[in-house]
Amino acid sequence: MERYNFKVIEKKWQTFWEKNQTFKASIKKDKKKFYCLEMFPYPSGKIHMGHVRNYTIGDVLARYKSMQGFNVLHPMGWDSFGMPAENAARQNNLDPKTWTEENIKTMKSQLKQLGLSVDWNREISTCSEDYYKHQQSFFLDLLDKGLVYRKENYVNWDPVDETVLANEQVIDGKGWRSGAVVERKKLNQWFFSITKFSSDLLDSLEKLSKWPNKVKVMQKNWIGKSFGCEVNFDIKSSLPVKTIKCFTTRPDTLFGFSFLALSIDHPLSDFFKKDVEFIKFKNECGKTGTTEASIANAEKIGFKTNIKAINPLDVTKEVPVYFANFVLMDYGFGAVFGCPAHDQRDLDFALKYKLKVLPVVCPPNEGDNFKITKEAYTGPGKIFNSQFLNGLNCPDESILKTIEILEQKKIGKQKINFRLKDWGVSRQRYWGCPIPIAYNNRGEVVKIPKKDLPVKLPENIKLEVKGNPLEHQKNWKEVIINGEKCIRETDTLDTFVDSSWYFLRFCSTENTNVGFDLDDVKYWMPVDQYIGGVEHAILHLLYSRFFTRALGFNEKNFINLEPFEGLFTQGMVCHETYKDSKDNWLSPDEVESKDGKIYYKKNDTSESVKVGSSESMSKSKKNTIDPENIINNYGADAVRFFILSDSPPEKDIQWSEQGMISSYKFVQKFWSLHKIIISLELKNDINQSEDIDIFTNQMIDKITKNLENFHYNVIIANLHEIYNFLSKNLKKIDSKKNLLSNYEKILKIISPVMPHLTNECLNELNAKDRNEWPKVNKKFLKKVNFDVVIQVNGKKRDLMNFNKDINEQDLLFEIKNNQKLSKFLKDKEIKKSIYIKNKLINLII
RNA sequence: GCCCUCGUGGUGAAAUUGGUAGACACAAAGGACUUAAAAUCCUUGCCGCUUGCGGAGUGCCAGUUCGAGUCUGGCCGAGGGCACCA
Repeated sequence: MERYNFKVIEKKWQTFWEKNQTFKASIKKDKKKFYCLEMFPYPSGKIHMGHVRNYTIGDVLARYKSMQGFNVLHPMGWDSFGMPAENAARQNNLDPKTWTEENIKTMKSQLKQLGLSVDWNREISTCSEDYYKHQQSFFLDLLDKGLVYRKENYVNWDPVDETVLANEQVIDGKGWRSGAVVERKKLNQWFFSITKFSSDLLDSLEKLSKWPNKVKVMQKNWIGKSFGCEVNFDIKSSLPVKTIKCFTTRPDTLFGFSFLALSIDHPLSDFFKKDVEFIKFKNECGKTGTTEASIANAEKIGFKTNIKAINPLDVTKEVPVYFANFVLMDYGFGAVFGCPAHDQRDLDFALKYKLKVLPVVCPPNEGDNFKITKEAYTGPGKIFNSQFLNGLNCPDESILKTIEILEQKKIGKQKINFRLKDWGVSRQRYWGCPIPIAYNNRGEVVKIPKKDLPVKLPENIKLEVKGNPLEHQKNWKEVIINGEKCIRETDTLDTFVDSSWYFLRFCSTENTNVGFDLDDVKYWMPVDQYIGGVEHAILHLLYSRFFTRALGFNEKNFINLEPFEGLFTQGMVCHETYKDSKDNWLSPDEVESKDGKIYYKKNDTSESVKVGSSESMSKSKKNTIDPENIINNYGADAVRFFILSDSPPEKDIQWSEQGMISSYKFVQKFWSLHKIIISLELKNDINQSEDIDIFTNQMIDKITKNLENFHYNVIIANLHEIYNFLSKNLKKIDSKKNLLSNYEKILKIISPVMPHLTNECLNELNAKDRNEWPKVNKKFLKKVNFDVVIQVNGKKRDLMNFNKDINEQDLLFEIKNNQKLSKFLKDKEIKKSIYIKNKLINLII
């Protein structure tokens, strides 16, 4: 039997698709569009299994939708700005552009080997001028709309490398490369006003019915809406300041007020700039690590001032004002009123500094002598110890009532606060989109005129300088705008900006004049199905949602502001981890399995290997499998088949060599079966049995439903069932004509998963309309006979086959004659029977 | 600490609105073919008597129901997100 030569056949079809421009997308107004998008890759060098999984899932969907008659847009591009290029270039002494372009070349050819139905005419790369010139133009538009501004903000500063570090580059408070203790430094930076859209970004989540709930919850928490009020506290001090403003969600606990705490960056701190003790305290605060754990476990410390704050609801009461390390400047007003009895954090602080703890909410089962010791009470109850607030139900009634009183007295105002902060987009890096701004000698911001865009990144730069390489480009920095000498902004844009609108660019790649054409975008947008990793659940997706809103802000004629109609987040690809006796990681290539044990291959077999848990593939743990090797050994169809099998696409999948081999065998088995089917000689041309029609139509029905619901692992099981059915029942089939017409439909429903194999088979069948999804013939879904489950007292006792319209009386008659059931029913009266038509009957005795 | 999700064989997992639990595969054991191996095919899968049949069984404990993997309440365990957010 001829073996299936995937190398030849896969290449053949990939060439065919390319020549025929099979996947080229263009606007067809009479057809329903379907925009299928997977998150575009960062060109890091080679594709990894995560890419294979992501793009296979998307490709199956794109091919299926196309067969269903949708006009499909399925593009691909490169998220090609970013730090890894700068680091790699520095290491290998070449420039980021060359490094990036080489990687793109490699990865593109690898992706093509997977047989993706991508329209490569629309390929984009965010590091190309053709792309980022539009981004610079958008930046200026947003600046004109008042959605971009500049302010001072803290950054992680590495004093040795003289560079700004991203949070993930700070490890235990030290720079990842230099090991120097990271400092907080204030820099002027550009910000996008994402908080202007806080409410809308939050409320619109409800409309995203095709998004995973998990992602919506994460975004909701990230935006972090809280309802409360702002309160003005009068203060007594020698300073020229009369009041301090606080935000609180619990104004009803104001009578438990025992201190007021300020952030060390609060404007009032200016008056303490020369206070030695305060400087000491501030340094102490700076020492707290930046890791999440260290922040959470950090001790609460304060610096007591001689300022007193007056309780606005009882002006006879004064409390001390502190600076405290746990108060954040960028939330609320950088000042909190402390009520230790009903807030754990405030209680910790109060206990340390021996401040008064007065409970004002009495829990349901407690009396007036209720006391707080070590745990704050945050539950419901009745207000007490609070003069005119006493007796109010907490929290519903008491909070609203207190806000009302504060508003009447003009000392407070209802307020909704968001946790979301404005998006800082300045990066002190070379390999990013230049910000189209310069500064004149008066320090004023000057916009680069649009006609002068793009502001190109200078080439042939020296990377091995300290700090941002652009700072050292004298020729590039100096620019004359409107006859005035200016210095360019040397910061570049966060790469999340690049990915916040690339889905719009894909709609109009042929138009070089504008970032996107409104007509194109109106046809293709929104993305019907977006597919990618859950690690982008918050930032990338939120920024993209913001960016479409920002672009549409104050525009009369724009698209729907939600860019992604449907979202699917796929799981990771995992593999077992291995270590040798010295705890060095070993790659799967370096080990082999013998008699159920795993050994280090290169050594004699006496050295066994420590097998660790299965974890997401990563270079650091060496548990990666190179997709290119796998494609070369088994072919793209087998890889696609395997990566979809076993686990549902939203869950993590275990890579298994065994599973991969079995997928490869499936391709081979199927090819052999195909050869048998097409060479089968059947005399009858009249159909005797409808078994194959019934089976085929059931499968079309099942696979269609499974495709619609992303149950791709079940589809693989369905494909196994198809093979099993055909190979077992071939002998029983009498009509070749009928066999082939069913077989053709079967090949079509397999084709999204294994496009090369099925196209070759369909070709040998001379099938017409290869790109048409078969319709279910409902006639064959209607069963005439049913297996009815016979239960006695809810327990299954037998299966009996009946005609579909049998009535309950006849059914009971048959049951009584059933020998097998007689032992359960003998001498017993059937008190009741529940009959679910064509399914089940439950007899109660 | 708060929020979310999930617990089904040795493993990955299936299972319309509550209606045959374990589809489909991986691994294992036994068998067939073979001089042998590989490949292929078949059988088995928890407990009891052992053709067959009966019992238990979807993390644990209750509840609703003729009937619960599925619904409700409580508990235990795992994973993920946020993290001094006032």
